[in-house]
Amino acid sequence: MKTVGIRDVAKLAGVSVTTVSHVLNETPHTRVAEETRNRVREAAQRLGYGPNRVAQALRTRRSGLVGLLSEEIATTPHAGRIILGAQEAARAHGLTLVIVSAERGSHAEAHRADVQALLDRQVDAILYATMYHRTISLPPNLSGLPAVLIDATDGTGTLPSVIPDEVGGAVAAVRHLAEAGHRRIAFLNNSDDVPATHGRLAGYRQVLAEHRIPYEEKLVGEAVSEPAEGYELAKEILARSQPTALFCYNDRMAMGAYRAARELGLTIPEDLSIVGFDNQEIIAANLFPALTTVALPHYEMGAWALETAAEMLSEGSDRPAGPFEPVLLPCPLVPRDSVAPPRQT
Amino acid sequence: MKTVGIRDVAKLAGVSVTTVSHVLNETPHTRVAEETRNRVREAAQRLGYGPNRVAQALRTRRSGLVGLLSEEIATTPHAGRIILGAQEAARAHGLTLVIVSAERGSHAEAHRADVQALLDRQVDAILYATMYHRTISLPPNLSGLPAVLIDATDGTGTLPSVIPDEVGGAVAAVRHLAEAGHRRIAFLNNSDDVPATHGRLAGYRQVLAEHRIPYEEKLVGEAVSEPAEGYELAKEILARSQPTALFCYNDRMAMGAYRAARELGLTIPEDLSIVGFDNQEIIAANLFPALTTVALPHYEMGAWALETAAEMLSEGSDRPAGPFEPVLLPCPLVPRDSVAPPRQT
DNA sequence: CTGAAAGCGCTTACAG
DNA sequence: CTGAAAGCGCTTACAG
Repeated sequence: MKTVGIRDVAKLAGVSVTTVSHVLNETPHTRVAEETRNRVREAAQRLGYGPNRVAQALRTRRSGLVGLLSEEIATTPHAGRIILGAQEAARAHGLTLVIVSAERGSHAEAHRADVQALLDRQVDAILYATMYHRTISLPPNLSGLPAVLIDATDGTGTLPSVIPDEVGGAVAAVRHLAEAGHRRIAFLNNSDDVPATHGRLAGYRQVLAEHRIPYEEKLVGEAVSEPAEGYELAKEILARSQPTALFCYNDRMAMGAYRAARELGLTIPEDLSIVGFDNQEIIAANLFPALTTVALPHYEMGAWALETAAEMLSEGSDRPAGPFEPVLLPCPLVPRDSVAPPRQT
Repeated sequence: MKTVGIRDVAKLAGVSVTTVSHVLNETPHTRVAEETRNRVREAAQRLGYGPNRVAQALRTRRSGLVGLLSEEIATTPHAGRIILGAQEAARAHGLTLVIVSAERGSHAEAHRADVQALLDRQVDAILYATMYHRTISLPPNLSGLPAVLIDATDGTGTLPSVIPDEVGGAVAAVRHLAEAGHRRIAFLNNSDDVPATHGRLAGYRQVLAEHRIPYEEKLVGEAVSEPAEGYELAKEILARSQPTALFCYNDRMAMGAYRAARELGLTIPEDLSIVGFDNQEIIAANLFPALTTVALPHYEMGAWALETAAEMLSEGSDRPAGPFEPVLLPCPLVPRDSVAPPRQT
């Protein structure tokens, strides 16, 4: 199975490899007779010639590869959306994604090795994605080439980074509730010290302020962000402070809240409105009634990161200086069926 | 930012590049003085030298890249598990995964182009994954190199392929129910004409036969494999034939069945046992009570495919002839809390 | 308008 | 035990 090379095309077209290269690459500022061009194109076509990208890469020092280093690929559907976004943007730029999922539970040193492997492959840029929004410290060898952080920021702003607008998402969720007429809106927050916890709380308070609703401590609680804990917390808050609506840190906690409501004989949304966060389709769309929630822009972050890297690549070798402010991508409300006006009191 | 090459290492160690290459690659049958070896290794270390894989690929005609072509990456968490399995196996073999997700809704011709892109990249092998178990026809240019099908078979057995053992999974599920003492076991099947539909039904019937339980048509129904339709179908079957247990085509239908049971005042598992299929963690683990189900071996299929490709690569260039029988990977039962013995009648 | 030649960074017979 | 040299398949000044 001899593979066809540029020489074969040249021979068939009766021209030099130089010429073949010029016409196939449409090198600017190169005059080649139209007739010659056609002969070359036909020959290439006939032979099914595709340039060897490896050879091209060696020669041009551009591999057209961009590495996506992900902490724990695909344990979560979210990772998939990031990959898809990056992948489709890559396709549009003629780039190819190389995926590396970091060893589980590994830290700085292991990541250094993963980055090195990508570097040895001559990737043109690296995208570095974490599993959930947080602040990280960078592998030291991530500095010779364009690199972009996804769903993460390093404290120092060394690299461009893109994260969800947690505050804005929470604002959209709570405002949706407030505009439906709710004033007793509980917030079932996550108990982890991550940016989303603080951001979503900030959004919640902001909307309260907007609507001149006093902030009440007994309407706010924290728990592990899973269904079982969401269930317990919802029961507790429902019992102690009679909210008419629940804003849940995520869809999984909302799932628990559904159960709590059911047990208390509360019908959603007539007796209790609920809004989640994350838009995990499989939960949100399938709960009954379907859960109104807020989407995390994973696809968009993947695409944004790739676009940004591509831009840095085309801007030539001088890497923009930074420091970079993290870019916030909107978390849009996804209305479904779990919100209604409160019952008349 | 001059990158360090083999020449720099040679210079620093005071040897030829030939020697550097030999010691770093540990070329067999090559005698190099231990002292020289050490000098070379130290020099490489000091310079932080990593061989340029692109140059190596060009020279050796082995890129160490394997392409994973997936129909619609990451729309489903399943795709992620396949990627992860392939990725971790790739790492173990010193291979790197290149991911391409086929354009949405595209068919034969578009896939040809995707394969071609991978070929131009000089990938050593291609893994071709579909989104759910089914029979496909192959892009014609997938024949020059080792290729493996994941979650799919081509009718003709041209390529090695790996698929879930649907029958075995259904057998495990229904047997679990039968062994708990159930004899009136309903089956909520999918209405699509895909291998899983037939395989799971076959498994269901097989266990019935094993346990000398007559097959009753009114215990079996078909619907779209989503929660809403699962709900309707469950209500219908529950009403018309009083089963003590439900075997659901997938977890999403089981989700609907939970709701139906609830509305009919049936407690799971005391009044009604339910087993699902797919083990979509986010559903199965989080329903209440947690759903006993059957896992699809996505991770394992990804890993198996990569291993198989790696094997074909190391066996030299003569591609095994085939025809290949699809390899069935087991679908293990994942017991949770939705199964109990039937109530005494 | 077209082509000969150097060279990207490696590996690998081959010679010594 | 070690090294000089060819060549993988391209691109790109440069010359004509």
